[in-house]
Amino acid sequence: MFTIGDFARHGRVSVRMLRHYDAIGLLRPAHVDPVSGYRFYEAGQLARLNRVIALKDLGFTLQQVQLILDEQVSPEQLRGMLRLRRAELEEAVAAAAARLTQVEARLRTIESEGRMSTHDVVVKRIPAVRVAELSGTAASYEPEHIGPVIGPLFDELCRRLDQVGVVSAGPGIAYYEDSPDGGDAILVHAALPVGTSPKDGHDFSIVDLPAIESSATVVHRGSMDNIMPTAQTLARWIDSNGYRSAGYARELYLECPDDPGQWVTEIQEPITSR
Amino acid sequence: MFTIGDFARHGRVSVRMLRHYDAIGLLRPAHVDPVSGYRFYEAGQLARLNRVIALKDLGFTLQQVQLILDEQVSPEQLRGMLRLRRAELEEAVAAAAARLTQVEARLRTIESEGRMSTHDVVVKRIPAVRVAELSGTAASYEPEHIGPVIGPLFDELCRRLDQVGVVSAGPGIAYYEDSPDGGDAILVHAALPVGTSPKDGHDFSIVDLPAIESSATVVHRGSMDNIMPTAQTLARWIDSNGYRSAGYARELYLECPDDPGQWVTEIQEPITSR
DNA sequence: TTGCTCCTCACGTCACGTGAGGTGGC
DNA sequence: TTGCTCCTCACGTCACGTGAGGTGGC
Repeated sequence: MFTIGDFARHGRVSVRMLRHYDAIGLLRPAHVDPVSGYRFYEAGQLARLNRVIALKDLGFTLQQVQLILDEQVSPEQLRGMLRLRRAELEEAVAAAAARLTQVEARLRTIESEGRMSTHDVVVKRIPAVRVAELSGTAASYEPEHIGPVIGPLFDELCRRLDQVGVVSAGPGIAYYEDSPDGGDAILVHAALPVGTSPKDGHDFSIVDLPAIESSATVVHRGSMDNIMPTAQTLARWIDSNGYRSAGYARELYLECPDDPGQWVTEIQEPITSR
Repeated sequence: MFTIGDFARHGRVSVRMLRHYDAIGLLRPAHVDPVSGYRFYEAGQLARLNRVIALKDLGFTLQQVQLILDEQVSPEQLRGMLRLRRAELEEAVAAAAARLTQVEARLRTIESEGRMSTHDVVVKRIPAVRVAELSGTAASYEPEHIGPVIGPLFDELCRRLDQVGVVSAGPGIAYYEDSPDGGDAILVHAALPVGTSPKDGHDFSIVDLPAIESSATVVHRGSMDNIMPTAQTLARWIDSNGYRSAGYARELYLECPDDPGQWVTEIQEPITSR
C-alpha cells in the first residue's frame, strides 16, 4: 500500500493528477480511509497508471483513455481511434513544421532588416463567388497600363447593373490573364459580386469565380500605382515560406474613396506548398 | 465602414473573435455607435487584423501579439521571442513526430494481434538515488541463475543496515553488469535507497546511482521467474518506437509479499533516440 | 511545538464557442 | 409580422496548478 505521495513519486505524476483521476473515476485508489479520507494505492495500480500516461501521451483525452481502459471500445473501434489520431498527428507535425518555417523566415528578415514588416501575409480560403463582369485589354501588367483600363470598366459595369436593377453584393474584384494570343498584352477583368443573376437582356457576363482553397493575402493601402512593393513583399513571403504561386491573383477593392491615396485593397494569390 | 459581420467575413474570422479582440483591447473598432453599441470597422483595420492572425498563427499568445503590435517590444526582444518560439516549435515538431511513431507502432500491433497490449511502456526520468548495496556474481542473466543470488543479498543487506540503525528510504533496486573479466558470469547488485549515509564501520558500500534522463519503464506483475515476456515487450517497444537501449536496466521491487506470484516490479531501461 | 503529509473546496488558465434573452431597422 | 443582424452577459471547454484553510500523527 502506498500513500498518495509515494504513489505519485513512483509514477512520476503529481499528487493533484492522482486526485483528479480519482475524481473522474479514471484511477480510483485501492482503498480510502473512511474517517480521514486518505487515499491508498497498491503497487499493481502502477500498471493502470502507466496505461493512462501512455495513452495520454499519444494525445488521447482522459475521457477516451477511460473508455479504452474500461474496454468500452472494441478493437475495431480502437483501430479507428488510432487511425484518426494518426491523421491528426500527421497534420500536427505538418502544421508545426510550417509554423517553424514561418518563424525562421521572420528571424531572417528581422536579422537582415532590423525590424519586422508591417505587411502581414495571411493564408486563408477564399470561397467561390458569382460575379457580373466586363473585360478589356491592357498593354502590360504595369499599373500605369492597367489603371486607365480597369477604372472605366468598373464605371461602365455599375451603370449596366443599375439599368437592370441588380445591386452588387460586395466589393469589386479585378483579375488579369495573359493574352490568349501570346503577346505582351493582357486580359483585364472587372467584376462585381451579385447575389441573384438577372434574367436576360444584360450586356455583361455572369461568371462563377472558383474558390481559392489556399490563398496568400496581403492588404495594400494607398493608390494602386504603388502596388509594386506590396506585390513584391507577397511574392517574397510566398517563396520564403515554402509555397509557390498557383494561378493568377485577384484584387479585392475594399474601399475606394475619391482620393486614390486612401484606397484599401486586398491581394489574393493562390498558392500550393512547394 | 464595415459592420462587424462584414468585417468578419472579409477577414475570415468569427464575429465572436472580433468581439473578443475588442474586449481585450487588441483590435478596437474604428467607431462604436454610442446608443446601439454597434461596432464599425474601417477597411484599413484589416491590415491590423491580418497582423494579429499572422502572429497568432506563429503560436504567440494574444497577449504577446498585443505587445508586439503596440511596439512595446524592441526588435532585440522580438528576436529573442522568435528564437524562443523557434526552439519551442522544434520541440513541438519532434514531440508530434514521436507520438506519431508511437501511434503507428500501436496500429501495427493491433492489426497483427487484434488487440492492444496491457503492458504499457512509459518514458520518464529517474532521479539519482544514494543507495547501500551488496554485490555478488551469477552464472548468467537467466532468472534461475539470478534469483538464488539476489534474494540472499537483499536479506543480508537488510540485516547489516539494521545493525548500524539505518532505515531504507524506498523499495529495493537490482541491477546487473557484465563481468569485467569477459566471461558469461555477471555482477549482481542488490541496493536499498538510504537517506543519510552512515558514518563508518559498516560492511556494505554506499553508491550514488546516477539519474536516468530518459528511461523506458514497464511494470511487471508476478514472479521474477516470468520476467522474460515482460522484458521482451519492453525490448520490442524500444525498438519499434525509434529508441535504443543505452545502458543496463534496473529493477525496482515495488511490492514483495511472501507469495512471489504477487510481486510487483518496475523495469527501468535507459534509452536514447535512434 | 514545529514539519510534514494529507484532506476538501474553489478559482485561474486560454481563446474563444455557444446559448440565453433582448433590441432595432427592413 | 417574420428574418436578420446586432448587443450584453455568462457558462463551458481541458487537465490540471495553485493557493486557502484545516486536520492528524511523529
